[in-house]
Amino acid sequence: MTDTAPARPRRSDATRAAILRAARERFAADGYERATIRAIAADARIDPSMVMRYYGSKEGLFAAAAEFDLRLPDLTRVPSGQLGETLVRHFLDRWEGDETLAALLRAASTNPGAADRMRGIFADQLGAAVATFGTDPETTARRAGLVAAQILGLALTRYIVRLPPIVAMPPAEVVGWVGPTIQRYLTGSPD
Amino acid sequence: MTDTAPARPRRSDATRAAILRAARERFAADGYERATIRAIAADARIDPSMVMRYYGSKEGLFAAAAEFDLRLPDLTRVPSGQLGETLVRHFLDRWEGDETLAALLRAASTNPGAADRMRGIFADQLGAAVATFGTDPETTARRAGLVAAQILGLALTRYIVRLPPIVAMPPAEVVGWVGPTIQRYLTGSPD
DNA sequence: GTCTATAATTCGATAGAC
DNA sequence: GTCTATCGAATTATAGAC
Repeated sequence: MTDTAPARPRRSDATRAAILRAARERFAADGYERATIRAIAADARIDPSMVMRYYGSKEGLFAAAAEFDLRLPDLTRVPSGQLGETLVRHFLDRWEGDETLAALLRAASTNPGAADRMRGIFADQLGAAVATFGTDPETTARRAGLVAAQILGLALTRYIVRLPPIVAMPPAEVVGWVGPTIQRYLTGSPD
Repeated sequence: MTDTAPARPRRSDATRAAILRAARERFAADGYERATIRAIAADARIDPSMVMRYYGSKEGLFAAAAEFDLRLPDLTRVPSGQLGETLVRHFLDRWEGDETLAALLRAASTNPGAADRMRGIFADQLGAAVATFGTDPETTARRAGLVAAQILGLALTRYIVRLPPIVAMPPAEVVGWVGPTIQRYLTGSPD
């Protein structure tokens, strides 16, 4: 009887993982168009044709490399006055600990598939988290969108465009300035 | 005696202007890498080699097409309580009335020269405007950086990534939500 | 000033040997 | 599973005729 549910890791798994790691680095550093399959394969120390074999196309490789979970905390367990502070700190950690988000943001400006993925992450994952304490769906979506706008702008200026005063700010100060903004988008009202 | 300061517009001026207009459109829609000289030339109804002749290279063309003046109002003449509201409204108008900013933002994610230009615009022009009522230079730069982060995040989600709840918001509501944020970044203090 | 022709690369993707 | 060899297409940029 042959294995129908093979627990044995295939030999190719290590290669696949190396490809994904190299792909995230290149996409994060160069964006979608300038990150070439050849360069990614060279980083992973394998042949370019292996990338095609495993992921079918450059689009397929990006789709696999750009999977991402924001790992948002359960907001119902956060004191309601500390929602903004908590979220900003979490996003800073998440952004600096995993280059996938940078790859996604760099690629999203020019690649429609990447923009789709970005919309999905911030609409679905962030939207769901905000909905846990929200009222009507329309307001919830708007609050999540405003939070996304501020967080993505912070990420763009800190990690992509690298605006000097934003890059220079220590994390605690970022939290001090941006935290209240997020807090108001989540629990406040306009004007 | 020959003209030393020729007031006569050269014949090629119309061609140059057409190229720049087409270049801004293409760079705004496709980003730096995907916008090709051939496509830009086709839009402008001229030969691709003319682009090279007039602007030397693709980089040179982008540099010429991405010149931009934020046209910020004199902030000393704005009532101090309406600074945020005024700036958000101004940025929305500026963004929707000229596609150069969208071209710049799309390109800045992958092209170092475009990122440089973006840093220049938001550090120099916005920084100078904020400095008109600021105190010490370090604080002024930080305030300008925070404003840039929120404004660029709004632009990214509204015009590039097109996050549905942000796209759906009427301008007045954007001003209502984001205006107070800008106001606090300009005149408030962290937490 | 405008265009034709083409050089010189580079890329994604495929075919097939081993 | 891995690699060699290569195709076909697209790009920026140049040389030079008219």
